[in-house]
Amino acid sequence: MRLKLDSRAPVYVQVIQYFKEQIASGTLEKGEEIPSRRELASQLKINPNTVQRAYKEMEEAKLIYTEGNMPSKITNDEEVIKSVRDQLLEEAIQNFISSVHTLNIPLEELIPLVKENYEQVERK
Amino acid sequence: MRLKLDSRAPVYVQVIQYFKEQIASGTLEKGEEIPSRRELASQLKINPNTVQRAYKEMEEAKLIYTEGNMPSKITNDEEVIKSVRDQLLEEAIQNFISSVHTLNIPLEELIPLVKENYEQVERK
DNA sequence: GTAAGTGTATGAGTTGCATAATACAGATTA
DNA sequence: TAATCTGTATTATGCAACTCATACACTTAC
Repeated sequence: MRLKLDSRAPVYVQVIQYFKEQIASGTLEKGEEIPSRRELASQLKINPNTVQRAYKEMEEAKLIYTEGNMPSKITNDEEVIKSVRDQLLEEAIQNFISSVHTLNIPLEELIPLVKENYEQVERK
Repeated sequence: MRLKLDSRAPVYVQVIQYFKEQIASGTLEKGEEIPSRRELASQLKINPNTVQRAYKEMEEAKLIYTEGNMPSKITNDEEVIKSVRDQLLEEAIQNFISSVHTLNIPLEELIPLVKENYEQVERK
């Protein structure tokens, strides 16, 4: 559970984002059990209700499900998982294109920069 | 002055971001006069103090300067302008690469997506 | 059956942001 | 010269989002 809490965004949003990424990348597999509210809160040194808020939203979005008094689990619905991945990818590209377009960076300059930076991340 | 205030970020931060983009893209040229605090506040229907906060930070960052009792102007320092552009570009790329890397999207898939979306934005 | 673990619900506190109301100095304009 | 623009500064207030404290119901394990 590697989650840095540093952004300006609300903690519960960061928690949701983290799980979305883990689900989309397959790091968290379908049906897999996730930490209980109190457990995760303890790990992150935040309030259990903050985790609860994140989990509640994820449950409403069908990302996780809860049976009885057991820790929640990742959804088994492959459609949901796929759509999370698609959504995150779409979002990343939209943000990126919109930013560089505002800056008037031509495509010819962009591609090499993307390749360069991607490979740089790969290496480490 | 096209500025949509819809993000979750504080208004004064959005104002700063907007001016950075305008400066970096060259839409606002060096030495160019910008709206007075009260004028911009009126246009955006926000409080003059909120604009003042944004302008003050921009002035401290040397993005704008103020002489006497005249509306502030965009910096004439090309170095500053270049570094704003570099900073925004760097930021965009870092965010993007970091996002897609988390999702395990291979570079071969990425490039076509970038091209496709870039050209799509171009066309409209 | 008691303790410790689940999820859940409610209401109170904190805090950052935006607003508001003024005030003052200096320059320009009518 | 008086009105009206500039920028700047201070203090108070409102407010909404976020976080926290606490309590309750249920299940499982010892």
